[in-house]
Amino acid sequence: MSSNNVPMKKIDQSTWEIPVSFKKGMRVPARLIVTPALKKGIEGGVIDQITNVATLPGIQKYAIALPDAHRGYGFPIGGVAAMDMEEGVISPGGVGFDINCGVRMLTTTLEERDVRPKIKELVEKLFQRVPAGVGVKLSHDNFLASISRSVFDAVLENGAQWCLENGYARDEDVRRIESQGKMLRADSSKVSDKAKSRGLRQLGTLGSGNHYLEIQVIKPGDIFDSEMGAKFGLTGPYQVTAMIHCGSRGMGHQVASDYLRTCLTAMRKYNLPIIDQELASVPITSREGEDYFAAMSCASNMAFANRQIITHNVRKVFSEVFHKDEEELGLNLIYDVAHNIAKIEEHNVDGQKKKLMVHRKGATRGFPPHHPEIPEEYKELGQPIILGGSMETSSYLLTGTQKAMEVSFGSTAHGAGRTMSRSRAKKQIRGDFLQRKMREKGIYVKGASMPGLAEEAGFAYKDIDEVVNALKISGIGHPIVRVTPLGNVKG
DNA sequence: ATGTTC
Repeated sequence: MSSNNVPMKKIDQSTWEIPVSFKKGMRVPARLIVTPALKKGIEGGVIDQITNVATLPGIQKYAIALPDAHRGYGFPIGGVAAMDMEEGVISPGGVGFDINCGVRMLTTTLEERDVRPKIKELVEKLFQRVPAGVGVKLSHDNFLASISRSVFDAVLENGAQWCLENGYARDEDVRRIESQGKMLRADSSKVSDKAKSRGLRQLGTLGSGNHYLEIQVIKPGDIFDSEMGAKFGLTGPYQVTAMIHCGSRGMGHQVASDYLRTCLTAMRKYNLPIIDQELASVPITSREGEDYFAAMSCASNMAFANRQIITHNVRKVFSEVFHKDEEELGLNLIYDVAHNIAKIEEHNVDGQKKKLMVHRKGATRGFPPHHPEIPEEYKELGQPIILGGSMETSSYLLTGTQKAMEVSFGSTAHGAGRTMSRSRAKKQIRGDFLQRKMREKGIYVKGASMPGLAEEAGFAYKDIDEVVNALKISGIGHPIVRVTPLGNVKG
């Protein structure tokens, strides 16, 4: 199916709606939030998937595809679905395999002229200190490689707060992580031994695919709201920033695999129709639903801790390379967002406040100013939203809006979104050629694998500026700054 | 995304 011949009603200049009459079983309409240019690029698979999502029990208002949407496992990546807590279902496919994949952004006191001459040394040292690549584990000489299973259970239940108690975080870091880096319903007894075994030696590792650690610069003209930017510690053009993008590694992947199977079996018991096996889901209030949420929360906490430990090591490497104290270099956390997660939140539905299970898959929470879940220092600003772009283009910091609360359950895009499969990208460019081309352009990239690098070429992604344009037009994100890569450690 | 086909 192509998206061209799908009946869509234009709701406003950036919103199109597919009615419930489109597919048997749809309980709510599906909505696309896109610009005309992005709408043309939406794959038919996204339409199939988002209208499948609209059939799930308990879904509220509409199933949403964001401007970076592309085909995923069951649900599209760049999708939001909010379910009623009593009548609704929870779906592992609505979270994704990489549970709590997310991104965080740090400011520095350095400028481009300080970093350019040392970018090679910096990237090479970061590559040594932050293990990257498929299946990568910590080496045995790393203290964290030797933690016991019971300590790991504490990490799973306490997330980034474990990091704070154990010397891997500054006080303010934890405040500036979604959910303070700790999902409260995490219960490590709901995580299989196999999942724990896979995660035990992966705390502080980057992983592979589109995961990266990037050193960036603000180019002149790329600060869109300097007053708000200043409050996030953005001082002006040429300032250097850093981003860390990764998730819960093999541990989250195993939790997702375990519970997809559990849910599929349980669906027969609960007499739930199976429209697509990849959409396996169970009642939120069922034992299986509660267990999945508890295990997903553990994987989320592992990912928060993972990004925190990487941050700790990034600060150390910067200090060594620039021969300055960490504090002098700033390296302050702006914020850490989760973009593959399900959360219990309160939203307005038909004028009533309701608790919902909000699935965000390849979607970022973006709460407005004064929302109770925003750190005190950002109350007037709204929640920071971080959009990681491709390694060849740029990334963005935005803030959450009241409009997003009204139209997308306080959600917005998560990045550029792929336009082509990994295999297709690999056929079009070689990793070594891309690496050389990028270094000539002034982006010092170092990847764990050359084919892996080729899969992440800029042309394999949508135009992030256009994605941000869609967020601006629809009002579900307020742009603060664009950052351009200087160096990148690629998983 | 992922010990990339348990």
